[in-house]
Amino acid sequence: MPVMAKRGLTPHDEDFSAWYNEVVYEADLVDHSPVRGSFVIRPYGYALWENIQRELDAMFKATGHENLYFPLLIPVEFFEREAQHVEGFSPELAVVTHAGGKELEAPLAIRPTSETIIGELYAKWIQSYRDLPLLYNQWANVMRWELRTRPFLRTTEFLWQEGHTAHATAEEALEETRRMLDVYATFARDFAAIPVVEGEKTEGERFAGALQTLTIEAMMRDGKALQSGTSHYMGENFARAFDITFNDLDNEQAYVHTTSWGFSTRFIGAIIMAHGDDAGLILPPKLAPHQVVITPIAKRNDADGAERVGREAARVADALRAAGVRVKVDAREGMSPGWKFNEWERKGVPLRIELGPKDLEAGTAVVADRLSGEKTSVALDALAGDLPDRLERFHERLMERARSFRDAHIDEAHTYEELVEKVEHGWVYATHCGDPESEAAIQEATKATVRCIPLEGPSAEGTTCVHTGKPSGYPRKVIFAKAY
RNA sequence: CGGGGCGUAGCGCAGUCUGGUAGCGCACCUCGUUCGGGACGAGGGGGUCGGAGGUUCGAAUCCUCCCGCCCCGACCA
Repeated sequence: MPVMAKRGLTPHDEDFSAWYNEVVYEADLVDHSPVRGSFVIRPYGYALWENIQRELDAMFKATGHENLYFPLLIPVEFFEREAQHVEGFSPELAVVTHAGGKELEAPLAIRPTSETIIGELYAKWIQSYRDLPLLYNQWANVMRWELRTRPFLRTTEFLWQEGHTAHATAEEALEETRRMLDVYATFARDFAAIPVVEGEKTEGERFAGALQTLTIEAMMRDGKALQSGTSHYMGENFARAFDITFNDLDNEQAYVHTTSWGFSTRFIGAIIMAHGDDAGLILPPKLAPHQVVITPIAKRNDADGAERVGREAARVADALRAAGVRVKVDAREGMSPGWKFNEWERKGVPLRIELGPKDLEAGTAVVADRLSGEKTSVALDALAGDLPDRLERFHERLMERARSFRDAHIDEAHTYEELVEKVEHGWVYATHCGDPESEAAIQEATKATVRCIPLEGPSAEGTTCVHTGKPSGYPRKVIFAKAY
């Protein structure tokens, strides 16, 4: 094998996971940390997360939620109070047993999620129906000791937000659960250009301690599914475990109904795998750290020319900023324009402006589109007016591309054989009886699981389970798919 | 924890079989020429060869033990 310089990425249809890893590192999103399974999120990746945070946070505030912060350490004993919860999380708890140079009397878990400690405090804060609903959210890091990790998709420590609400009635809590799922779905579509499917998890896939788990599932470009956000209705489970009670209108003691909902840095993985191509990332404009990068082009030995180009680039950048565009001027010296073009393509910048002597002469700039690869000449004076529209259309095109890809990779199976065959290529609607053992058997045989019972989709009425032949366990056909 | 592979410069690797001055590409630094799709020349810096022990005149290379990482299987936002 000849030694070759590192150019280009592994094609995504040749080896998708190699492609994913290369994109993540080549775009400077993450780096390895010295501790296995945890990753450093580098500035470009973190800027993406900050944009996600900002938009989601605004949506939470708009739906009446307030932010607060709970501590990282939780007494291990708290997890034991809710039977399902402890069973679900014990295997992945990291526990602090020593501190201050000696063994702790009671070990402390590093939070994998905060239902328990929040429940403990909610019990104290909630006395009356007047205290309800309690609508809180926190942005935090959590830790789950995973065996196999991948950047963003599964890391031992990750960043997320977890909303925790308490309500007087089941109806209200269920409404909240659904409302926040819709917030996630809307965010995914309107900001990330990812056409997610909303649905409910089957019993086996439900959050530990929840009565209902709702999910948004996104399709990756290898046809697999990625659970991209979840919203849970806990019923009275945590209220009973932590004694969260209130006096209702009739002065009767009642347990609150709680919900929780979470959205994590995993979603960055969804963006990468839903939109990226063989040249690297393609970022949705509304979340991209730089929506537009201007590359000035000039001969170095022509100081005057360089200065003119530089001045014009700065002027254009100012005009774009005034028009609300996130723009960066790449004025680095010692790199050829071609090098910069490739770099910003790899990093998924939606639109690139090339500005050189020829353009100045013509009073134009070249606008290059990351999605289509097309270059268009645009009058300098028209840029500030034109680019916001272009970014908007970029978003629409990205969404449309993702939607048609998804639709082309969803099929329906009427027999088990069909399911086995079709689930190799994408998502498959099929009738399922709901029996967890059957679900496990199908997973064993195909690696595919029930991703969700979609809130909208083909009715299962009058059909029978493709696996057991029993009547459908759900009103609609479920979606089977391999998942991350 | 089972099966497979790998640890040599920041990254990617050769050298190990057959012991004899530690190399190559990229990246980095300096200078010059370049600049509209990954520029070129010249010069330069950078290494406890994963660790410990052993064999030997001499170990990246042979032997023993240890450590770490990656891939494949059982858990997961």
